[in-house]
Amino acid sequence: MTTPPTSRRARPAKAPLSRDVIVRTGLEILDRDGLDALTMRRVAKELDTGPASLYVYVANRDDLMTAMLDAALAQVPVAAEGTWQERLRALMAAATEAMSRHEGLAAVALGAIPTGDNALLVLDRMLALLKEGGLDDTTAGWAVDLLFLHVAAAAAEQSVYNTKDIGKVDAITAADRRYASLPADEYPMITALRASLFAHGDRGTWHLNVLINGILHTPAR
Amino acid sequence: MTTPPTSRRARPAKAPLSRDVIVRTGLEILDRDGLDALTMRRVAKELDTGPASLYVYVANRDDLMTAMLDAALAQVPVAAEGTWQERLRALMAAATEAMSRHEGLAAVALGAIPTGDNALLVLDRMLALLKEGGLDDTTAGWAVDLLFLHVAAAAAEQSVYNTKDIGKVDAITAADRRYASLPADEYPMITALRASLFAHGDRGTWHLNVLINGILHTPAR
DNA sequence: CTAGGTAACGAACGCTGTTCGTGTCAAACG
DNA sequence: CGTTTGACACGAACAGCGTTCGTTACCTAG
Repeated sequence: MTTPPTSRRARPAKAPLSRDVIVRTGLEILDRDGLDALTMRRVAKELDTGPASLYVYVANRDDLMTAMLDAALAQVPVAAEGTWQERLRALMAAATEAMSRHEGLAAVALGAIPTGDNALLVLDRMLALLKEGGLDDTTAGWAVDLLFLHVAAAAAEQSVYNTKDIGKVDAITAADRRYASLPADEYPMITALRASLFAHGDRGTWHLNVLINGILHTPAR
Repeated sequence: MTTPPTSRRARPAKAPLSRDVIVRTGLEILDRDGLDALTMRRVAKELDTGPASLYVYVANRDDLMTAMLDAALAQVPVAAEGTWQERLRALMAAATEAMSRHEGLAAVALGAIPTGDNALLVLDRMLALLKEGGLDDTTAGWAVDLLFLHVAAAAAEQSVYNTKDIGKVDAITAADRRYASLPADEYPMITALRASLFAHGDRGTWHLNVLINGILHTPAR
């Protein structure tokens, strides 16, 4: 009936919708305004359309976030040089970084066996490095499970500090104060070791070393 | 103006609201009907009241879930006998079990340094066991970080299978089929080791052993 | 120039978390 | 015994959400 104010033909060359631009737009919104801002309506508005239009390319919000996760994992670079352990550490650190940079994406990875193209590429490289380290097939298979789980978990933890309004330092000092006010009779170890609990240092790298050393010292079966 | 159909005095002795009954009701709903059903309105209805009434005892939905997490962690028993390693494994398995039994609670734990009373009790017992194992303070402090992270992550992964309509076996066979259809040139290791990736066995216990062995073989600094 | 198939859309449904102002009751006080 | 008080509970409403439905506008093939 009523013609729209500007006919679609006259519009300034709107980029056509596609799964890719939707995913990219989602990542932009996530990075700029956080997880709460990542709504279907918001993505649609950014693309100058209505929410309904997105559902041609994306099954639902979860599907969108899964796709966004895999897009983020495409950024993980291939570690080039060093021993297999060094390259494995670099790979895991990079994967953690890539996932933690976008709030909420790591949580998606924790909820499902990875099946995205780029997630599987990371997994494949992990397996190659473990085999290079001389592990047998079963141990290597179980190890990637553990390593991927740790990467996702570390990223989930990191992303909270990366994105929340509150900084990491604030959160730590707040926790430190909480621990300091605990009754020593109910929480003797925390009270005694409080200084060590919050001792600074590169925990992330130490965690990776623990995992690698543990895997090497724990044959499956 | 209009008198309500039954005056409040005449009602059949409605149990008074309190933070505790709200948290307990929340856990019941979560266990019975899943995370999506855990809405403020649903909790209120279960308690025969309106949503607004809950906000006297609970700051918001996140606050409720945090309280629910700590309530769930109260169920973690104290391991009695065995070596320190056996007791540590039992403690971690129990904590994982407690968190994974209630969908979505593990995700809460991943998002914050634990400060709940019962979470701290678990943490305190972990520390005691690590010290019993002869670790120095710094290593023990960093180790609880890693162990708690793993517990939360393992619980988050578990809870998906525990609660989703889809069973764990279904998810695995689906992933297996996906892996089987991968191009061997792009994913050589996954293709070659697919059988080992899905080999059954007690991965959970192996993971715990890896962590413990790794911690023992990786002094901080 | 017309027909057809598909991508895009506007509007709506049934929810959600949270807030505000009002009502109601039991206990404390004069 | 009558009144005041203050805390708790509640109804209603707001703004927003994910998702679906039926219709429209468009490009392409005939």
